[in-house]
Amino acid sequence: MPQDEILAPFQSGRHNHRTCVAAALRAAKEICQERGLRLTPLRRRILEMIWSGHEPVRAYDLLDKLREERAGAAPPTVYRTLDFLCECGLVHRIKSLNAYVGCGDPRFHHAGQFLICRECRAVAELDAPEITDAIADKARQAGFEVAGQTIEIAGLCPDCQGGGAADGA
Amino acid sequence: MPQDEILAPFQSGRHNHRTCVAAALRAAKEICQERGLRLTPLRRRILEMIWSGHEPVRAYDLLDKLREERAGAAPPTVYRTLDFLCECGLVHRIKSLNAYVGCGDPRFHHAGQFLICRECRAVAELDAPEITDAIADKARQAGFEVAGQTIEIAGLCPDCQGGGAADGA
DNA sequence: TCCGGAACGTTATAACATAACATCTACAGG
DNA sequence: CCTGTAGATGTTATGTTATAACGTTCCGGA
Repeated sequence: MPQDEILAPFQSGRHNHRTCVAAALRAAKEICQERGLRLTPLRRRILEMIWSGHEPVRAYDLLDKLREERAGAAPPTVYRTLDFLCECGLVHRIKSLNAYVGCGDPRFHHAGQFLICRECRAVAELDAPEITDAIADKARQAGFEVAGQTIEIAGLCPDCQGGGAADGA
Repeated sequence: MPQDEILAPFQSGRHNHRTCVAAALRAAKEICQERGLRLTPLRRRILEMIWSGHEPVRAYDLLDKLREERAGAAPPTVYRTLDFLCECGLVHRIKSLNAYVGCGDPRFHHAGQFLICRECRAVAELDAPEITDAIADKARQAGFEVAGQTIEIAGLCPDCQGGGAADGA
């Protein structure tokens, strides 16, 4: 099936997650090398924390975790690092949640299109031309020049459908 | 013109704005009557403030204005009123800006799709089936059950294109 | 009249984010 | 090896957005 525009699908609960983290760190290292950016221990560590799951992580949660390792760490440390990672494309910000997720395909610049599960908070990332095009089309009709999209779809991921879907948060 | 899915187009600088405000208040009154909800003076006033322009208004700006009339007004007053207005569909929240705009067509439930000018901050509201469908389609491919959309497109409105477009808001 | 619920007031604090400036560190050029 | 410097990080303070929790008022129906 032609789903190459699903950059990061929903993961089954049993996938080998260490692989995800390792791949993300490897990609980060390569991208920074190519672009002459510095993947410092702090940046690496924050990226690793973000990739510790496939759900969005909030800045102050990262701060709490970071403080276990660096007592006295303050918000700017986290926000600066997040800014860096977002600018590199290694991480995306989910505005509707004030939270951050690892990018499924950091090598290509792409519009952020996200499916966000209300139940388990898992996130899948899309880059579907159909959506982008439909938007571009309507924008043109309104005489609007598009510069950036925020597309965040809330709902239920495959694992959380059907069943009573009990767990809250 | 086949643009009925543009619920609230960009307004020229010279449109008769009193008409917009009056129409919004009239619609609000009707909707509340129909549904047995109370359009209190506070709610009416906040709605009026939101409609004072076609750009998103932030909660604390509303609070400041409100305090000119009700000294000592506090955040919950504003947020409660905004919640009410959003639930009625009279107002939409623009998540990417943490701000609120009047709904162009409060009688119908619709997905929120917004074009937001980075320059003058004007907002146009869409409800384009093409976009909704494209999203539904891709979501289905990913096995995702859609419950709500956040679609916020940033860019330049017709009035702000072309020129040097200097102002950095 | 009195009860109940919705609206609003009030106090306090939680959650999210950045400004401004100090210090450290790696590293290129002398 | 030294040193200047730019980028990274530390530190302090504060700005911005939002809600919890509880008290008071007001209005309509029994």
